[in-house]
Amino acid sequence: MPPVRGPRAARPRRRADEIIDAAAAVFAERGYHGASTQDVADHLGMRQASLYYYFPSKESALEQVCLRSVGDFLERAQAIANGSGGSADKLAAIIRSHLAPVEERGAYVRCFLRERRFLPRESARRIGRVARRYEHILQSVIEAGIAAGELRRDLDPRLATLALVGMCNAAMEWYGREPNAPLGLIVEVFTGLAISGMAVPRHGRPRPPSGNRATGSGGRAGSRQRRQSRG
Amino acid sequence: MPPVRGPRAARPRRRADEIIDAAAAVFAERGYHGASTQDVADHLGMRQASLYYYFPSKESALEQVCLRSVGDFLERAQAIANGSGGSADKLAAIIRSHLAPVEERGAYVRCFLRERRFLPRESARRIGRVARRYEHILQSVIEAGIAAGELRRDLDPRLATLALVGMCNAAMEWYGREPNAPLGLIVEVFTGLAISGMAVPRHGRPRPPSGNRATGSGGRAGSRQRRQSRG
DNA sequence: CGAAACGCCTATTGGGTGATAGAAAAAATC
DNA sequence: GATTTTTTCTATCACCCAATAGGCGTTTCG
Repeated sequence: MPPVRGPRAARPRRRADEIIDAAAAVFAERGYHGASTQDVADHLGMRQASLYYYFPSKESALEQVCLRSVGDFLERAQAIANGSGGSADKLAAIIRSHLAPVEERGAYVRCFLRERRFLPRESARRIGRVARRYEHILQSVIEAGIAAGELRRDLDPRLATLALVGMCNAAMEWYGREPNAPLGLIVEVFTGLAISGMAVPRHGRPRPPSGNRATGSGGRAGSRQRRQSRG
Repeated sequence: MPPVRGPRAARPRRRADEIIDAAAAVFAERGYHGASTQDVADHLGMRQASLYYYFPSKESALEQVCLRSVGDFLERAQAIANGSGGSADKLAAIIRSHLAPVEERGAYVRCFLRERRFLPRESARRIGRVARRYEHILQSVIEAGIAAGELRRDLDPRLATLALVGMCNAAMEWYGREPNAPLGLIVEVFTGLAISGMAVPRHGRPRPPSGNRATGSGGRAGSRQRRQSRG
């Protein structure tokens, strides 16, 4: 039994992270119930029983994965919501921020989306609260946009929020499998869809969100690009 | 080994359907790997081993569930695509048609969405082809709309398709858990979002799809309704 | 009636699974 | 270099699960 640690708790971070990374990867690929602790161990090149030095149960491993997957989603969304700018710009920034982790943290996010429901009651509720708070931030942005006259008055804020989140989360599933769909383009298309929809505007041209360089990750050389889908 | 059946193959349908219904319900609730054949048997009030009179393996049960879940998705979408009317109306009809099964066939659809990836290679590929054909129908409608000048020229048809499908599929997950979200309202909001987006149009007012009474299920008394979300 | 097929049962098995106990190796600390 | 702490190992267990074998009552139908 490890004795009390120093005040700042400089506990071993490195290896424990690798363990959880492996769990996230394996759970994301085979599903929580479809993956065995043996699979996780194989992925790390170690023995199955050794895993239990890092977590007390398979469930707690999933819990840690889900906890890390929410990461700084909330903070980033809140920062965007608090910032200045129009509703359209904020929505665009949130979409970009929402999709950003798909590259580096894809396994974590997929675990969160698909496996979180297998968590025990307690932690499921805790995780659920975070998710609901995130949705509420997004919903507030939409409601503010309606109040400011920038978004349609007949829009249902709650359902619009769920639609937007659902659209983005769906992208987490097919991102990587879908050819000719770099992250920047997805963000661009989703933003255009959420703001302007598919239809040709009645007058004038559809306005793109004015300034969109929040994360600055995507290339975005040209304003937009046409692609000739499958070869 | 049962000998050749009569010409019309009047094989026992009723009970076999109940078995697959139960499998769909249990798989949808606990996940394919999280559900045991014992769970399915319990749900039916019969013994675990008796299930194997109806299917040769758990996997094949999942396969049957997924096969039935695609149901007449394709046909209905194709009929809408072939029909006359503007792109907006077709998209609205497809959204309604896509969401329709969530009430009666919810378990099947959720199984298809979440568990299909656990199918063996062969059947996964077959199911995947159906899904891809469905998406292609939707994509064709969008492409035709662009060609006709009804949808934005800078729209990426493939990504728009995935976005729309993803948005609708996400609704399958939270439908029923979400209060104040009857199917009719969801369809209305999603349609408005897909066609016009969230933003206030620059001139004129956002046009709703002209004639929208395909299934006639939803109330839709007033043209639109404002709701004071949570009580 | 009597044979065949149907629908479900009991009993069982072989293998995989999460988890524990305790020793041994490896690293850190003094 | 000895002691302590960290990390991984071997060995094992109790349990659950998918699937098989074969029997028994019931229905179908010539």
